[in-house]
Amino acid sequence: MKINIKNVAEKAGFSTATVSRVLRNYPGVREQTRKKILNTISELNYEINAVARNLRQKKTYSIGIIVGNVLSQFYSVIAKSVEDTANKYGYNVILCNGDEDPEKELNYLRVLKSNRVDGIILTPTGKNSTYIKHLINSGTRVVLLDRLLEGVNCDTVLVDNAIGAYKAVRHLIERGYKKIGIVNGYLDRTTGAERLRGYLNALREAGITKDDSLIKMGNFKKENGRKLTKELLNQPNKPEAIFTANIDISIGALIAIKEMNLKIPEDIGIVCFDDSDWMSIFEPPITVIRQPVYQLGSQASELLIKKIENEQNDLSINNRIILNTELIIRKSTRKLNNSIK
Amino acid sequence: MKINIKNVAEKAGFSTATVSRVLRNYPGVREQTRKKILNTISELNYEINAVARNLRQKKTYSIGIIVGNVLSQFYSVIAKSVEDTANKYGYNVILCNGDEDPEKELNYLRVLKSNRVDGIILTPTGKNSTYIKHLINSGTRVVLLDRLLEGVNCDTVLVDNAIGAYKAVRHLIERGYKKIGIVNGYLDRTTGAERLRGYLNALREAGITKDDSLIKMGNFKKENGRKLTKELLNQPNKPEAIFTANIDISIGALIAIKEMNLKIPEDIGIVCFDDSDWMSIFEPPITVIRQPVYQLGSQASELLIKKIENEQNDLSINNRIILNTELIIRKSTRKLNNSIK
DNA sequence: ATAATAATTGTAATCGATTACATTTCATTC
DNA sequence: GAATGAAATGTAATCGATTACAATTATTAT
Repeated sequence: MKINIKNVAEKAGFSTATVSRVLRNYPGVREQTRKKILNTISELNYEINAVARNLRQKKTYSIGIIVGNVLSQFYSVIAKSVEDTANKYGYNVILCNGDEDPEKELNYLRVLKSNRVDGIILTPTGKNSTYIKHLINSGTRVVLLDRLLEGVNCDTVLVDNAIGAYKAVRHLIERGYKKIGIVNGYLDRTTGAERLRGYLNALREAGITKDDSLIKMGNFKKENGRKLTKELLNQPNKPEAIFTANIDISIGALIAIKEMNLKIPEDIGIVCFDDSDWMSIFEPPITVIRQPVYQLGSQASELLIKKIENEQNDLSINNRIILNTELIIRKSTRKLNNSIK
Repeated sequence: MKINIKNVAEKAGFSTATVSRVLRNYPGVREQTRKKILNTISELNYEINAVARNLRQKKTYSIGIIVGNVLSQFYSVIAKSVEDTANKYGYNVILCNGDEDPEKELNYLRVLKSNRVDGIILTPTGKNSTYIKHLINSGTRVVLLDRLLEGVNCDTVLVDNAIGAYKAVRHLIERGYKKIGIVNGYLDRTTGAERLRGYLNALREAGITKDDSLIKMGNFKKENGRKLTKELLNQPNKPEAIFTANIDISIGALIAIKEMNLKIPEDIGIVCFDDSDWMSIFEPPITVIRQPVYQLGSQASELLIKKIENEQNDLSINNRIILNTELIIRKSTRKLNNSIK
């Protein structure tokens, strides 16, 4: 049989109010009473019903996070860091897999709202701004992660995507590469748009004219990275090096290169956005742009929880945190002798 | 202002009971009434409060999953498959990171219980049997994943760990290896114990006497895999090949081998438990035991949800599902000429 | 010992839904 | 048009906690 606070109160000989005060560690309960009630609680094996508490308190001590793709190493690090941080502050995390699908995202936003989570961390697909605004207006705290959302007023934690991409491509150019391809995600994610911008900036700066046939876009997943890389490297006008825009696309690209029996860096140079252990033990070790993934998640959580707990904060003030990326040079590019410059 | 069912009822001119019937899609509401109420709902932007519903119905439509280590690719696939499956049946997932720490595990079990999840999927550390039994007795459905728990009566979904490990080591033996090391997790996880058993079985069958200095154990994480592999390969009596017992240990081992400047398979042969894209594009491609990870998660979820929804089921009948592993031969071992037999 | 004050404890409303049971409305039959 | 039964709707208790406010008990001052 399920034990509730009333059972405890009766057995201990006090009212539910007093039991509740003991549970919540309120002052103003005689030590002797407290002990007696605590005893009864453990005798009866009583476990508080958080659902009832949540209803009454209008607070759930839980936050939701909707990630783009749980399968991605990127997001599993995010999940870990959000979990760690939330945990530190006594919050639970409800992890949802948006799967890069706006409909799934909307559905989860609704579910989370309905479950009255105290706040939501979201890597937006870019399509549900209206609902997200509604969420924010109706009091749910939201922090955007990894991607910006135009026209939505809320805290955001990002990486310097354009600069990161610029650094990657700049590195290739410095090594003498001129025909540089990019395998990118869609531009409706700001990560896609910004990384393309960085790529173009680097080309422009070097006086290299943009060649649309070297720019490939699809979703941010592995299979797509593989497909687009093959297209790119099979076309007559093929690049000497490629820049791949996220970890999953990068894995796909490396698979494609392997399947095509091409050698890195002899046949094709590559720089990937996002690091991983595997990147460093790969043969050859892959030059990457490293993002501070763990910090992305922890900063977002900290921001969110701060906003949740600080009731009187001014919702119109929105933080935008931009974290720096770093170029890690390894051995996936080579020096070309036509390094004219 | 937050809209509740009473607001809707008043505005629409009906009682909360009727509104609730519409919400729950009950029969016995006039079509005209239903429409009117649905209209009011969307006019007011009403969103049901799941917390209140959960309290009254004593059902949350959510399941908890406690994994060993979210950072591990293994568990991120598990998370994905549990999420997919739960989603299919209309359940939400609360993901918790047990971090291979019994205390964290116990804490999360308590939190999940307190939040009245309908069921829990757990990869047990092996230390909280008492509480888990209590959970089961008090009506929470539990399914164990990946690891067995002695003395606890509940559904379990596993992989044929001993056979898998046997196949791995057997493969090494067939190629002529005789000094075979193992980098394993702790034996209190049954995965650790079973994989060791498989290793020993293969040795015994081949008439190779066990050498304790070739058996290394620690936790199931990457850093440990790296450390133990170094120990193993630095000792005077070092193995010609190693078997690594899970994906994270394997990554650690590969890092160690790289750092020690050893060549696979010339200097050291290796077979890893658990596959990954990276394993196949690694140089050389790594021979692995592949587990059906996605199915592990989906089968566990199916079992759990079936148990949740089928109230009158006999709790004393417990399913144990054992999935098969598969040896994928790639190029991380070689034929030794001293293949005496 | 009594009044005044402080410290404990209790009563009952509340959070927002669901649902057993009661009541009203409608349709059908004679 | 009344009686009957079916269909639709409403009333109020309930889930299990929290908490404002009231009531009681203990302590201190006079």
